[in-house]
Amino acid sequence: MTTRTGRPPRLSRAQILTAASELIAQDGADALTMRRLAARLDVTPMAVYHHVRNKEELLLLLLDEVAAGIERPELPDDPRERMIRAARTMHDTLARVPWAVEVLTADDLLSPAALWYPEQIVDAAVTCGLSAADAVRAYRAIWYYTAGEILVRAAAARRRAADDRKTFRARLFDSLDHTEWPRLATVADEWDRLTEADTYEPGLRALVEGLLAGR
Amino acid sequence: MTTRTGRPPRLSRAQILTAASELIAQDGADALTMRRLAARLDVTPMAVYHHVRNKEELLLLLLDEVAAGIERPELPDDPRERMIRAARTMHDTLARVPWAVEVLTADDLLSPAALWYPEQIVDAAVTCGLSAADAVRAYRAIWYYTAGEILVRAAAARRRAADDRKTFRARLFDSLDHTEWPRLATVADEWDRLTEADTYEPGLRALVEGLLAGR
DNA sequence: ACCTGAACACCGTTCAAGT
DNA sequence: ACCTGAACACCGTTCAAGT
Repeated sequence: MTTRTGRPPRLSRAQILTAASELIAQDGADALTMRRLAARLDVTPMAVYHHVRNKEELLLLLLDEVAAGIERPELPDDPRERMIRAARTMHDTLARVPWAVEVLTADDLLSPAALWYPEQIVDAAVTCGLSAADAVRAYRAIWYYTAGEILVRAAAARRRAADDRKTFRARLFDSLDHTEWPRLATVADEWDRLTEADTYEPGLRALVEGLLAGR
Repeated sequence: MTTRTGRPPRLSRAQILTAASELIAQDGADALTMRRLAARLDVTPMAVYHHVRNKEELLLLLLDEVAAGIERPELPDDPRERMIRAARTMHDTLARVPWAVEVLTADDLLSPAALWYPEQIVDAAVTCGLSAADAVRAYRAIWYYTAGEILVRAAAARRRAADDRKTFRARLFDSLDHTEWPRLATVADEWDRLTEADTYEPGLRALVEGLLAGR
C-alpha cells in the first residue's frame, strides 16, 4: 500500500483538456494559449505545466480526444460507395474540428483510432481493383482534397467573421478587367454563391471516379 | 516644384519587402517577425511601421510580389490538357512559396495578377462542355486538391526538419494492430516511400477526368 | 518626413522556492 | 507531489519625442 504524500491535486489532466476544448470551441484555436487556459482554470500558468509537458503535448492530447470520438458508420457493401462514404465521414468529422486539421495537416495519418478512415478507403480501393500502391496514392489524393477543403473553408469562415476580406474580393471582382479575364467576368456575380455552397461530395465523387477509371 | 522637407529616408518599402522575402526564404515563414525584420534592416521595429501599416499589410504586399512574378506558359490547345497544365503551373508556382498558400488559404482567388489561373481553368472547363457554374465548381475542387497538397507537403517538410514526428509515425506503424487494420499493415512498409513521392499530377488527372466525365 | 525609445499587453517556458 | 512567483526571451503595436 503506497502512501501518497504531498498536497492533494487541485488540477487534473482531464480538467485541463476540458477547459482547453471549451476555449477552442468558444473562441477558436488561436484563443488557446497556456496563459488563458490557466486563467480559466484559476491557476498559475505553470500549474498547467505540471500536468502537461508543453503546448504541443496538449494539442496532441486534444487530437487524441477527437480521434477517440470518431464515428464508424456502417459502410455500403459496394466498394466504390464505401470509399466515398468513408471519405465523407472523415471529412464531416474533421470539419467540425478544423483546428485539428491545422494541427496535423502534415500527418495524413492521425492517431491510432483514426486509422479507421485510411483503412477503409485503402481497402475499398483495392477491392475496386487498384494495386496496393495505387490504393495508397488514391487515399492520399482524397486526403489532399479533403484537407484542402476543410482548411480553405475554415479560413474563409474566419475571414467572414473578421470581415476584412469580403470587401477585398468584391473590390477584386469590381475592378475585373472584362477583356483580360472574360470568363471570370461572366461568373463574377455567381462566385460568392457558388463558393459558399457545400460541394465537397460532388468533387469527391469526381475524384473517386477518376481514380477508379476503367475498373 | 514641391520642396521635400524632413530627413531623407533610410528605408524604403522595396528594401523591407526584399529583406522580408530573404527572411522567409532562409528560415521559413515563422521567422518573419516585425522585430527580426527590423533587426535585419538595422533599424528600430517601429521604423518598419512607417512604411507598412502592419504585419498583415506586409504579408499582402509579399503576396503581390509572388503574384506579379507568376508564370504564364503557353498552354495546349486541347481544353482538357489546358486545364491540367494551368493547374499544374499554379501548383508548381505556389509550391515554391508554401507560406503564401498558408497566408491566403482562404481566398481561392489571389491578387489580380494570379487570376490568370482560374481564368484559364474555368475557360477550359467551359470549352470542355461544363456549364459556367460547374466550371467554377470544378475550379474549386482543383483548388482544394492543390492547396491541400501544398499545405500537407509543406507541413510534412517542416516535420521532417524538426524530426519530431518521424518517430511518431514509425511508432504508430510498428504498433499497428494487424488484425484491426489489415490493409494498412500490408502497406506499412511502403507508406513512407509512397508518401514522399510526388503524385500531384496523377491525382490531378484523375480529378479532372472525373470532373469532365461524359464530355 | 522619417526615425528612435520607452512602454503596453501579450506569448511560451525555465527555474527556484514554498507547502 | 503539487503549485506559486519571479523572471527570461520573445511577440505586435501605440504613443510621444527627437531631428
